[in-house]
Amino acid sequence: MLKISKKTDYALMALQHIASVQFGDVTPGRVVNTKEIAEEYNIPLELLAKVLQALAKNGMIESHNGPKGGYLLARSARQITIAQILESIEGPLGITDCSHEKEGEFCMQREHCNIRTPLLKVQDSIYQLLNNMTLQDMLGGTPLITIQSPTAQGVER
Amino acid sequence: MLKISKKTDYALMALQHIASVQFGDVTPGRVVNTKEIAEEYNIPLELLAKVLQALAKNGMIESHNGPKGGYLLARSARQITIAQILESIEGPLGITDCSHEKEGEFCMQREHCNIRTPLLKVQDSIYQLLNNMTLQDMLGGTPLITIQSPTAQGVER
DNA sequence: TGATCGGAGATTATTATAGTCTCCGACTAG
DNA sequence: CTAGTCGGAGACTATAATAATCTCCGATCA
Repeated sequence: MLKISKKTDYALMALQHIASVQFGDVTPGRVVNTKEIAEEYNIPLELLAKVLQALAKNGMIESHNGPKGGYLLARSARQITIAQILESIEGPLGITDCSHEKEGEFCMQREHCNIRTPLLKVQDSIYQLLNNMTLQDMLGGTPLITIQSPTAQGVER
Repeated sequence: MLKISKKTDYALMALQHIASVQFGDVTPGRVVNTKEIAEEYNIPLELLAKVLQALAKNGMIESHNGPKGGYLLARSARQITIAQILESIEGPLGITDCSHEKEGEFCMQREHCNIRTPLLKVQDSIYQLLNNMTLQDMLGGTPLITIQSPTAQGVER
C-alpha cells in the first residue's frame, strides 16, 4: 500500500534532527553523530549508520571522521527535498515494475498493457509532490504542500 | 520505493479491460470472465481470480456465476477511482507503519517522533491524487489529473 | 445433470525489507 | 604518536510481504 521503508523513515528523522540541531539556538553548527540519533529515536545503531552513509554518499549530508566526528547538512534544509531523501535510500521512485525498464526488458504483460502510460503519469504526479516539499517544510514552521481537498482538514489529535 | 503490488497492477488491467469491453462498440454489455483477461494479459489465472474476487467484494465489479458467467463493472468508470481500486486490493493507503495505529499501539520511535505529522500530510496528498483520478481517466480519453509542474511536460515516447 | 463458471481456504515459493556482525581506515585529543 | 572514537563497507541472517499454486466447494444454465 505504497509504504515507504523503515530506512527512509529513519533517514527523515535523522535529517530532521540534524537540521534542528544545526539551526537551533542551543549549539548551532554542532556535528551530530550516529549514536546520538540512534538513542534519541530508538533506532538500531548499525542500521541507522547505513542510512546515514547512504545519505552522505548522495550528498544530503557531510561526514566528518574521527573523534568528535559526525554529520552536518550538506545544503540548507530548504534545498533538500523529500524526493531526494527517499531516492537516496530506496533508489529511483517507481510505482510499477516497468517504471525503469531497460532496453529489451519487458514484463509479461507489456504486449497488451493498457495501464503503463497512465501509471507513469500518476508516478510523475507523486514525484512532483515529493519534490516540492523540503526538509525545511518538515521542521514545523512552513505550511506543507497540498492539493486542494474537499474533505480532509486533518484534525490533529 | 512506493511501489504498488502486482495484484493491483492486475486489478487495474482487468478493470480497464472490462470497462473497454462494456463500453466499447463491439459487444457492449458483455460479461467478461477471468480466463479471457488472464490470457489477454498473461496473468496467472488463479491469482487474477483472487484479485477479481476482491474487487467484487469491494463493490467495484459485479459477479455472475455459472456458464457464461463473469464480471461487469458495478458502477460507471467515472465513479471508480484509482484509490478505491488500490484499497480494494492492498487495504487502506498508508505510507508509514503508524498511519493506522490502533489505540495502545506505538512504534519504537513514537516518543520523540518528529516526522509523523508531516508524513500524514504527504499521505493525504497522495490519497487525494489517487482519489481524483478515475478508471475513466485511464481509458485514454480524458486528460489525467496533475499538479502544476515547472519541469515535467511528460514527453511521450 | 454435468460442464462451466466464481468463491474460498490452505499452502508454498520468492523476494524485499529489517536488522546484525565483523573488520577496516580516518581522525583528533591528549 | 598512539589510543580511543568515529564513519565506511561488506557479508550475513532473520523476518515479513508478496506472488503464485493447489484443492475443493457451490452456483448456474444449457
